[in-house]
Amino acid sequence: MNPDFPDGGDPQRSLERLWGQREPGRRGPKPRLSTAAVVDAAIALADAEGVQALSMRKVAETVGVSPMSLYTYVPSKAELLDLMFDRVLGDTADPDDRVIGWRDKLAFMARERWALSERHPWLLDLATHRPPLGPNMMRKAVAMLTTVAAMGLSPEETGHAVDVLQDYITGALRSAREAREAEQLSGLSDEQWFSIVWPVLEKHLDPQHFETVSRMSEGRRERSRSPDERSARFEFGLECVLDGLE
Amino acid sequence: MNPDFPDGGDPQRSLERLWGQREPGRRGPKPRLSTAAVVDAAIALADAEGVQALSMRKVAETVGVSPMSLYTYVPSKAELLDLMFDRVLGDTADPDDRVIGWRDKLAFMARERWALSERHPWLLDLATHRPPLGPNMMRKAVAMLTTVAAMGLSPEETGHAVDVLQDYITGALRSAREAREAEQLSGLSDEQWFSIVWPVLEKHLDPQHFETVSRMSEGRRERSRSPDERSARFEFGLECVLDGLE
DNA sequence: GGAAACTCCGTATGATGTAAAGTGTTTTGT
DNA sequence: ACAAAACACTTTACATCATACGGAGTTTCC
Repeated sequence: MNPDFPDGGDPQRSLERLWGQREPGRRGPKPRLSTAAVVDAAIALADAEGVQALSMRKVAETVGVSPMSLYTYVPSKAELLDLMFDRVLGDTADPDDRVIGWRDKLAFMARERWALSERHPWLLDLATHRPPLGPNMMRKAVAMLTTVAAMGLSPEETGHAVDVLQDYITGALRSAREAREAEQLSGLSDEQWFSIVWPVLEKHLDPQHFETVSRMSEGRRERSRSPDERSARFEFGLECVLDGLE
Repeated sequence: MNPDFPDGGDPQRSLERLWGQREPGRRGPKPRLSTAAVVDAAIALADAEGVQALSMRKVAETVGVSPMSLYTYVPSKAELLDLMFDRVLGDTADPDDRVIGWRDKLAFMARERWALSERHPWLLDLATHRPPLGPNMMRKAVAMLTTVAAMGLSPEETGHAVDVLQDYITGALRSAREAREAEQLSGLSDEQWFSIVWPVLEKHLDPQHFETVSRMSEGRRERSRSPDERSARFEFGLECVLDGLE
């Protein structure tokens, strides 16, 4: 699966699971675990190793049961991901009453989303076009929509505006994550990487573009030096998009 | 692998492979294939089934050799992806001389990127932070950079501007792809999906938000009805970001 | 006529999600 | 008190993945 699509059977049942509390189920042995415990363990694992390293076997091991036992708490991996998604969305704040004006509200939400992505980078790997409509997801969606609606645009424009903002945000989050991960996985800073790559590039490059490219590369190295730099970039882009909406 | 990181050994060798032509290698049996043939087959497969379904085994099968024989032409799957990447980037046009002004040029490049993504959706699954610096990639990067540089911003702002634009573009491309794929994989239009989901949602929703949500959902259904609608959305967002840059 | 360089392949390893079928435990209905 | 139903949990099994390793067959160079 690339981004993980739900495709896990009946959408109605999935929704019930997202909102509903487990009806007890009287007979049989007491469950050793709860769905929540499984979800929490899965979140911890995904935080640590990413969603591509998240396997049912590993989750099972950390909670101390056999792999197949998980399926008593969760019908499939896809639905487990849905539950993780909505669970984690609950960890973001909504703009409090001291934030007024659509612009500040949107900026607030965007920053919350940024922070969330630093805590749970794997969120970006989950599909959001038809998201799991759990309680937390709905709260966020409603908040965003009412804020943008207050800008006084036509219904069509309102929808577009939400999309632009969200598309920029996810794009920026993803590139920031990529930058972080490239450093961690390779053990090389961008500077080091470039100093390896440059001599080889030099040989093949149209001399006319030498200066442009070397300027570009310097800029890039400078920009991604620190996490603070990265979030400053995000702020710049955010203001830019908000300007555009205005 | 989530997005596929290169991590495939020596970055220098990889670069040589991207630029260099195969030095013939005199002895031994004539190769039955060429690297280009392998790359082309892989691209065709990725176009058809996505990058997550692209396996060395399948590539081998379509070109008619055993899986391990591929490693004669390509040192690893990661490097195969690099080659696919640069190959496919060559299929986009640069703005011709009739396009003048940074704004139109950037819009042109953005639209080319959009079209490219429709032909090869899997491009979005490849990491671009430290991209495979092949000839085509370099051409695109130089074009983008010189255009933005002509806007007369400070070096720092220039870099930021490139990033905002690119982050928006990738975000938008990705959400458009997700919308397309959700329809294809589920066999349900957004409208149908929503009509399944809504009754369940209704039960759990704070009545205060009923109207907001149903308005939102109508908007969303309307917007994603057709491919044309999707590209119109993209245009709107693009103009918006360009406005912001201005 | 070697020997070196090269292409190509069979096998093996340790992952993955989850279907199928079985074992044991608790509650319900009588 | 006791059988049956419902449930928790486990073992085994399957197909699929990238690629390490070692070998077999082929062509060219000295």
